Amino acid sequence: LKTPTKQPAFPKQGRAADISEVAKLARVSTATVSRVTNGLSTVDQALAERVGAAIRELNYTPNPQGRSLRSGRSRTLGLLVSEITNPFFPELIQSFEDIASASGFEVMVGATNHNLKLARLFITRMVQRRVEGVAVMTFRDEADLLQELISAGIPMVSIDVPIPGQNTAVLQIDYLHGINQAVQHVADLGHRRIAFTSGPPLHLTNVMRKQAFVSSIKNIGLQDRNEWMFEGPHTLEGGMEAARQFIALEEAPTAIICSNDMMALGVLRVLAQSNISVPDDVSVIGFDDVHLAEFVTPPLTTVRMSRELLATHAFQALQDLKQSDASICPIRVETALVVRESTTFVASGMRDFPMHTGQRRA
Amino acid sequence: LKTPTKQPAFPKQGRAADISEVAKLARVSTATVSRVTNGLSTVDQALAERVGAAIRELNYTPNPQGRSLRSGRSRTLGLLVSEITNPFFPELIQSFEDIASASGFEVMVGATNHNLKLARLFITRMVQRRVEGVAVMTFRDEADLLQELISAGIPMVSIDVPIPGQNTAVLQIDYLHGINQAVQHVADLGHRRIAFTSGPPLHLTNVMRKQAFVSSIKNIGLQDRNEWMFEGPHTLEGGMEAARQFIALEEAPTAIICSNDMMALGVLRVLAQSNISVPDDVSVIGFDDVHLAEFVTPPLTTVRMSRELLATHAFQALQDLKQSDASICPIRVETALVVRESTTFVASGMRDFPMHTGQRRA
DNA sequence: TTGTAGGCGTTATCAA
DNA sequence: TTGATAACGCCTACAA
Repeated sequence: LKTPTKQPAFPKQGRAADISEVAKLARVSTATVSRVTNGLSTVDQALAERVGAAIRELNYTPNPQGRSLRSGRSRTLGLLVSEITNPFFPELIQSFEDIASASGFEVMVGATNHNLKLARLFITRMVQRRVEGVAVMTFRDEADLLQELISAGIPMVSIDVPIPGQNTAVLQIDYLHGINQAVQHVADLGHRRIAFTSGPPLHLTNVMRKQAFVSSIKNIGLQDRNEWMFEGPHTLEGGMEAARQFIALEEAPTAIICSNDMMALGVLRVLAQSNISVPDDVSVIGFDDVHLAEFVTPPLTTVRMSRELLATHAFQALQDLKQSDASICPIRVETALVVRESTTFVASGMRDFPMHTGQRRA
Repeated sequence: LKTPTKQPAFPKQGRAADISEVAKLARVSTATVSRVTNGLSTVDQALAERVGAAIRELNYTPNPQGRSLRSGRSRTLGLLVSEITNPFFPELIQSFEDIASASGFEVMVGATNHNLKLARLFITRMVQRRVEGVAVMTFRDEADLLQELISAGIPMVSIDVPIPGQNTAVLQIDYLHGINQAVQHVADLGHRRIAFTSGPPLHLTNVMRKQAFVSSIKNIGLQDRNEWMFEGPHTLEGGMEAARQFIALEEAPTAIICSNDMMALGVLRVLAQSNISVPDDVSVIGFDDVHLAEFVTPPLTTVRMSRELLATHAFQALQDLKQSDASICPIRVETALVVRESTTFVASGMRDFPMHTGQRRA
């Protein structure tokens, strides 16, 4: 049946079985094998079983390259994250993997490391791999880059910033709720000198977190003060820098709310090495609730932004987009305060006097 | 030239340019375009430039699926890790990515999560994707699973445990050196009651680390004591459990060496909440030196196992294996103590008396 | 319901 | 050195 091959290709040694070997063994056509592997119901029961047996015997799995090349469907989802060294993202990746895997999808992860070239590279790869959707979890505005995905007609979900286009959805995180809870919490504990550290304002998410803080502060009748606002990298180092600036102030804050947990850990570090007790002298609140937050000393009070929720919604949105071609409504994602041990009542006498050195209270 | 297609395939809308469009624009054959994209020198200078111009104009990048399908080379490397939520691995992944990327490779990461089914899934995917090598950084014995890779003739590097087969290399980590330094360090500080926490012995790496400890202890004339040896999960929780057991002892250890940093952080946590001061009452040492180790309180003295080194050697070994088909010599990877602030002199009077509660010393 | 055959995008062989 | 073309493994329109 087959015309003699022109070139022998690469040696058969150790290669996995292909569809035609399965077909031959099951005495059917390749088309029938394909129907079986794709779960099409239009195949006779008896034949299907013969094919199934052959598949098992040869330990056959369809080659995704061939499949994708021919069908245009890759059963792969793209996941773009900012970095992989901030524990928030591995936790998000793991959740997304779990969910996608359960539905038979492979996940292709790209960590942009805040590098546009890298982002472009990953996006190009995703388009080439014909991913069936991309979750853009970068908290960042790579609008122009995403154009490549848009024009390839690939569905996308993003965080905070809606992506213009037909096949897109956006997860809108309710920063205000969690941050407002955080501010209320320390206010209830008597704090009035409340500081906020945020990431670089070039990321919209950081602007939103900061705005949430400012409006929460106003909410309780306070004014945001410039010297109590810090902007810097969303890292341990950034948090350390913030804390150093704060404790050097004439009028130092008695509560510090950080826009992510890594910064909060940096703050804890500097306060500890400066002999300032948390929470007795200063209360500290983080944001994200990474797994680690519960295990530092003191266990960190923080605002939880659930990775599971994020991953679930992102995946679901991608599935929905595949059904209806139109864009779908923004999806709200709640945040909520988790109270642990890094916050307590403001130190007596701290309300009216500058704090220069921390003195321990029982 | 082209015969009319039978079926229209999927709509051209937004699809990336393919090789034939480039060929047409450059007025050459697809073969020539292919030669250019593959950097074959057997192409005329003038033609090559015309092709290059067309490539840029159409923003063409070869489709990896088609390429891989035809050539059997995927320009992809597999990276198998144990988990992604222990910060050690993201740091390793990032290093490997950087190195592989610089040489034009794509990296396919699989986190087995200590789950054989998952490991098998990732391995199958890697074989299907025709990865050109796999770095098995799981610290685990999945020997039987790897058979699939061996029989596919895919080069592999592993850690600690050599993989039988033709195309394999092994990175042998010198646990002894680092752990011996750690033991010496606390011994020099006067500690004699030295405990060790290790991961489950079902991973060979854990057995090796433990052996390194035992032999280091003997080295300074001490005996390992069962009650000062803990075995449990390599996690924060595992470390907490270890610390709880240790401090409940009649004769509690004055120094605790952990076989990874996460456990050490768990130990720090429990000691802190038990009001036992580190390092004044108990010295603690970790293993790995994750980035975070420097930023906890107190900054963790730990044994560094360099991710950069691991990644570099793993990648290099994979490249070497591609050249010479034979297996290559084991590659030694050094470990070394990094002294920070979680270790200090043994508390006076602690040498001979059981420690029940920690009392602070100035 | 099943089989035939063409083509997805690329590279390798062969002939020119 | 260049071009024509078969084939990688698979899916799918169409015919039977």
